[in-house]
Amino acid sequence: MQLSSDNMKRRNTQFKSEIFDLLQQSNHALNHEMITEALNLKIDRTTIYRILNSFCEDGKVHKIIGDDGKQYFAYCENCKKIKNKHSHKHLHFRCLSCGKLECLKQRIDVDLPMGYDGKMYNFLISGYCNTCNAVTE
Amino acid sequence: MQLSSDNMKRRNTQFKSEIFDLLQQSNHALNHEMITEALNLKIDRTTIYRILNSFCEDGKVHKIIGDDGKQYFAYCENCKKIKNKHSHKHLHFRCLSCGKLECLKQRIDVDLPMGYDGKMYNFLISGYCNTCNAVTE
DNA sequence: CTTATTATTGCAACTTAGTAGCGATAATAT
DNA sequence: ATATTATCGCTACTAAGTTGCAATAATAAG
Repeated sequence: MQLSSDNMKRRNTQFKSEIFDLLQQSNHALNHEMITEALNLKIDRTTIYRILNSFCEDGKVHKIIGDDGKQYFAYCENCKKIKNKHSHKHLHFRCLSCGKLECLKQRIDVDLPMGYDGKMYNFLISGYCNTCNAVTE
Repeated sequence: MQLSSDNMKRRNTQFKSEIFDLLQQSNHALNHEMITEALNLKIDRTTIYRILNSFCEDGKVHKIIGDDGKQYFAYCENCKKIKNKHSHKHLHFRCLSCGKLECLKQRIDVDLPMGYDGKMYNFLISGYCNTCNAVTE
């Protein structure tokens, strides 16, 4: 039982704070690869995933699945304000050119059919972001 | 150049029609694994992906990335009506219990910030569908 | 109908993402 | 200072999806 179990006490480590700081400073979501590149520490892949997932469990960060199938993680200032835990009922945008995945402000009002119980929300648009779009024109 | 190139002429084959029929008859999206199980033919993984991607290119089917990171493909009657090509600006729902991924009717009005150019849309909620939800209660 | 063209298929090999087990290390509590 | 146990790195694994290439088969041309 390494991963979660709510009664597990978290410990502060260098890697955790480095990763958390990075996410907090970024204005966009990062995947495992981006994190490895950004921090030029030698951290194992598994360690990164474990740390990121623990952040998710603690509600400090949220996970978005990109339309590239990869897991992205975002601190996301906006939704932090709404509640203590993260809310994901807003749009995300992934740029096909620079790869940046960011949280947009637009919230989505969900109206599920009778009997449906929504648990997780993943609203993603991909295309070209304002900076990349400007360059091509 | 096997995959796409718009000037490639499609040929009718057993596998293509079997897969297309299956998608059309299903009221939900299927991934590679589900298709392999449903048709008990011996079709290679690569063949299935190639066929599915060709359907996507031809606009006969659309692709949704599940929050499990897998590619799902749906015929989706609803969006067929709107245009000749598929539109993806509607909600999808994936059941965490039975695994079914279906298109919902609710459309999403997207209002991207200035300078953003949206190309692909992936709106997915996961949770418990009406049938699975009914069972647990 | 026969032949030529080339889309399609299967196979093998590969890449990449993410996970699981386990022993070693190190953060916290006592 | 010591015990507890969360964390880390390593190895190995699974699963998804892709690519190259040779063999097969659907269509077009004669």
